[in-house]
Amino acid sequence: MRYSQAFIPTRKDDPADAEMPSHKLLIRAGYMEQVAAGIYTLLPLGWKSVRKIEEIIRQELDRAGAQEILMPMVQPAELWQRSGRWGFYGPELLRFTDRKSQEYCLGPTHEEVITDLVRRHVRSYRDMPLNLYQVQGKFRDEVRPRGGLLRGREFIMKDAYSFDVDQAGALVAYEKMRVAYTRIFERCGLDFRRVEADTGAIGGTSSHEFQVLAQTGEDRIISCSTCAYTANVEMARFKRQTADTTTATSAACEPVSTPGKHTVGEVAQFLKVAPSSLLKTLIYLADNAPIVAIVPGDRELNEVKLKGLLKVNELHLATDAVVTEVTGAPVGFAGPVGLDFPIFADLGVELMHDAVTGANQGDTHLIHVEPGRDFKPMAYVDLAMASEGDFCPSCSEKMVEFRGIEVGHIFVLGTKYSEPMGATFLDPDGDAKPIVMGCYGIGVTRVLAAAIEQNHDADGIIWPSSIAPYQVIILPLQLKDEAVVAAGEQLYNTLADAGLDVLLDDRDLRPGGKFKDADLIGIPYRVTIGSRGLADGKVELKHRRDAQPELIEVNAVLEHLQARLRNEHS
RNA sequence: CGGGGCGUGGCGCAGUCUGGUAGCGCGCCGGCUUUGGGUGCCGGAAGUCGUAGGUUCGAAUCCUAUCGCCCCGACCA
Repeated sequence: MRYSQAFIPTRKDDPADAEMPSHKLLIRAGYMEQVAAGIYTLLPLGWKSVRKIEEIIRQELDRAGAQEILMPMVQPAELWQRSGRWGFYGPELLRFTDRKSQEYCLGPTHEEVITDLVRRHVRSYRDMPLNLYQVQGKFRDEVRPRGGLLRGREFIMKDAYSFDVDQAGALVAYEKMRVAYTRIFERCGLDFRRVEADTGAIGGTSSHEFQVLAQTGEDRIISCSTCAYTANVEMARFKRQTADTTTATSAACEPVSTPGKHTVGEVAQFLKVAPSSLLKTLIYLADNAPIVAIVPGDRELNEVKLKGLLKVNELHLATDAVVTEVTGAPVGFAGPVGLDFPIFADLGVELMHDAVTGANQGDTHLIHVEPGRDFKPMAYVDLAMASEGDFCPSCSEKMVEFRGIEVGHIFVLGTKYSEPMGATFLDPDGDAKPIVMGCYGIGVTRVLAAAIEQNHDADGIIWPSSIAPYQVIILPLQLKDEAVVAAGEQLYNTLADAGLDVLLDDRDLRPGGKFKDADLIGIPYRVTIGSRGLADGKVELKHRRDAQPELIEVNAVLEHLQARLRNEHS
């Protein structure tokens, strides 16, 4: 491509309504343009990169035995009513009616359509395993779109669905996708981790996320510094340490006055005890029924864990009024002793002795509290939020924390959709059984943004070569120098003929402008042709990350480039 | 949905408090100049001040309503 003919509207200033680096750079560098909140047009550079990502995905999924299809974006309400999600999915599902007043929605995901397809054609155990995928636009009416492509309303997603005769088969399919995903993100040149994840509303038995590491990521990831254990903080387990006070007290629990001391910090300081010897008592409404959750005073409660444990649809912290009603005391003085509601205590609570907690009475706490003696939880369960420095649940070494951007998520779904939608098959004994499904997503446009979050500097984007819109940009600096122009043209043809994606900056611009644009749009390799060097038959080759260019023979550029590109992949 | 902020030539902003008929930088067009990191100078085109209504002799500016966008939170594959 000749730059003079390319549509690459770069800007000098950051756009006013972008905050995240990828959002700013995608717009500044002319990759995309906003159309509405969370809705963007991909310009030639952006679309070219997206297609490269898609192509890597297609190659790896095909290699893993999956087959590509294309489902519609518009889906009839009927399918969603049959799966039960029409009533459940909420306002994120954009619904509308056609001229005949039939109800439809824009597909945020395609379990319904594909299950309906498969139930009609997959009738025998002989038809499986089967894995179908598509790369397609999705629409989710996000509560709050943000960060450009990181959380858009309309976005491109690859979604794959596997169909197997039993759980064991589904796990084989899952494993194949795990391998394929690893290859995909490696080929995209990304630094990522596969993490244990919450299955959330989708449900299922296994779930892993693929997280691109970036400081700007929304997700927190806890990872063992020694072994392979890595999990989203929503799920992360950790090994409890024995509490400081390891010996039980024989003293009966006893109320003490703690006027105006509401928080763990205030009470601990006032009574001169460590926060870790307090019982943090929280009142939640689980599907509108009050329950009591307890974690050690130095811990945060992990609501995702609690919600998963209770298997409820709605879970939220009780309002002050409800707390007062349940405990008979103002907020800040709740404790489990004497409370007649279901109590769930964190595993760490079981190790605590001689603890301090609220007395369910204003301005009063209890000391000498013994879990198990003074109150009996329904269960000791994993409720606490893990954090950096905690010990690994599998090898006991210290764990560290990262931030990540979720670019892929793989699930074993089980029969959640096949059962209600009647997707069954006949096994060898002639018995009808529900198909066991898995689903596997990759946020394609999110990968684009995540790659930038991970790879940029003050001057612009720094693409991994495999997903860059162009692998190399040629800058002939002096257009008045015929030798420079001719060398540029010749090199352009040579590189293009060798199958490289080349951009030739043939614009009549001063060198500064060309350098700035080249850095901004982030093409990984740059060949600079200047009058002075060319007099000696030399041009400059520089990777976007290199501090200094390498001076090489004009005729050797292709060879050098190919060598460097090859090295990236090893 | 709660809280906060912003809508003024293509882009980034000032002007709004204290009403008097719109300005700066970048970009764009023409000319000269310059030519290895966004050159300098001269000239020029371009704005229903988000929209609607109201107050006023007069509204970008004050009042009311409304739409849009961004950020924080809640929520979320």
